[in-house]
Amino acid sequence: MWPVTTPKNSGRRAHLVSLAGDLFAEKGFRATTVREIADAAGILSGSLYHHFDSKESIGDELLSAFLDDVLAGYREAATDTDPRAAIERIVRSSTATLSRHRAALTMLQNDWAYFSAQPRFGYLRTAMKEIEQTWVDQLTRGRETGLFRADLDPRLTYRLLRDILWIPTSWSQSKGAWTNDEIVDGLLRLLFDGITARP
Amino acid sequence: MWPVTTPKNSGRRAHLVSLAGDLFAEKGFRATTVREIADAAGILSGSLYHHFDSKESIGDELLSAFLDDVLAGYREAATDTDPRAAIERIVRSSTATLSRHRAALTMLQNDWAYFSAQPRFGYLRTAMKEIEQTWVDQLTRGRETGLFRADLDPRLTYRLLRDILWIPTSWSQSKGAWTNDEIVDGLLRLLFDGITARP
DNA sequence: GCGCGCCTGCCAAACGCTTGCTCGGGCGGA
DNA sequence: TCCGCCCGAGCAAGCGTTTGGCAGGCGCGC
Repeated sequence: MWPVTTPKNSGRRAHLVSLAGDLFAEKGFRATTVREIADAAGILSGSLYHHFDSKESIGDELLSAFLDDVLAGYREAATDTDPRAAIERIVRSSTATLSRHRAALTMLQNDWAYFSAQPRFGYLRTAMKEIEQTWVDQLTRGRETGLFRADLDPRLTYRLLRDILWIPTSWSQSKGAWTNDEIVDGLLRLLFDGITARP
Repeated sequence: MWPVTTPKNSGRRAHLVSLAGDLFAEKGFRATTVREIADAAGILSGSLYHHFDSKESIGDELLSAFLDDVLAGYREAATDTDPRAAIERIVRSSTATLSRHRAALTMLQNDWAYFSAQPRFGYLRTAMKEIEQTWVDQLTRGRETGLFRADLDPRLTYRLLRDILWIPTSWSQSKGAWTNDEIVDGLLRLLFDGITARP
């Protein structure tokens, strides 16, 4: 099937994907039109189809690159034998990865239903399952070794934490009020210790 | 100007708003078409304009009702003199309100940029400011009275917490794995104490 | 109690516009 | 001469919205 148009290793193509990603990150995938992407590149909308066979191909490229990156970080973090250290590595890895893939995150947040319903994007569900399993494993291990609270619900905690991690990326550049490090430190502190003062 | 079409106190109109809200909650505001709303009501798309002068009017009705509800809960919660109790009341009030207005939340999450850019929806920014102020006030009070950690950043913590609260509503009915009470209890526990076990 | 006007609720058929996408052709560098 | 890259023009489909009209019920004057 490939290359229908331009080979994937074209520099021009990668540049266009990057431009489209900026727009997707701001407005979401469906809300961004191919004409806007073309305008950003200084060409006409029809000319985009010399490089991609559809708008979804651009989204596919961004999403698959993102998930590959996320999973690589998770797999490495999961090698740590200490659950607390593993979770901290997962958090820091996630934050770093997300800041590199703001477009993909916005797409997943806004148009998850749209993508996950299509067979083409079936890898989204697969990847999500692995992400969940990684979290649940570490949380369960930490609970069983007495490191975490005994009444901790690993799956519920994962669901909360995963979505929490995705949040700061949305406002990472709107106001430069906090640096990435400040955010992740504040988050880790909240996660491990809560907001209550300890004597 | 009003009533251009049907009076606001019409029962039929309220029913249509409710139907549209269900669709908005699932697909977002912009992704839902007036034809889909009409189909759900068993009428033609044009007939909707006998009740509303635009699609945005339906959104307006849902959003303003939501924010009125949220602010009422926050104002009542803020009367508590104990910061920890006030925050717990804010959290519980938010959870209850959000479960009653899933459509509005989805609309704000997916199409915030779209709405907040329009003068018609200027009250969104106003309400958000009051919400932020309520959170920051309570967090600051708690920190100054030694109840919360001295190194707590009220604004950063607010930004995290506000978005965290909005999360569970998104998956409140996808899987009935947890009840609303379980979620809010888990959230409060996480918020106050973190995940670490205490001797 | 009957006709009349009015109101609510909806239909049928479009309108102007935007969407993602197609296709033949041209241009410049290798 | 080829090939990567783009133009110019346009298509079908879908979008929110408008318009004119019709059916039925309710109240009011006579």
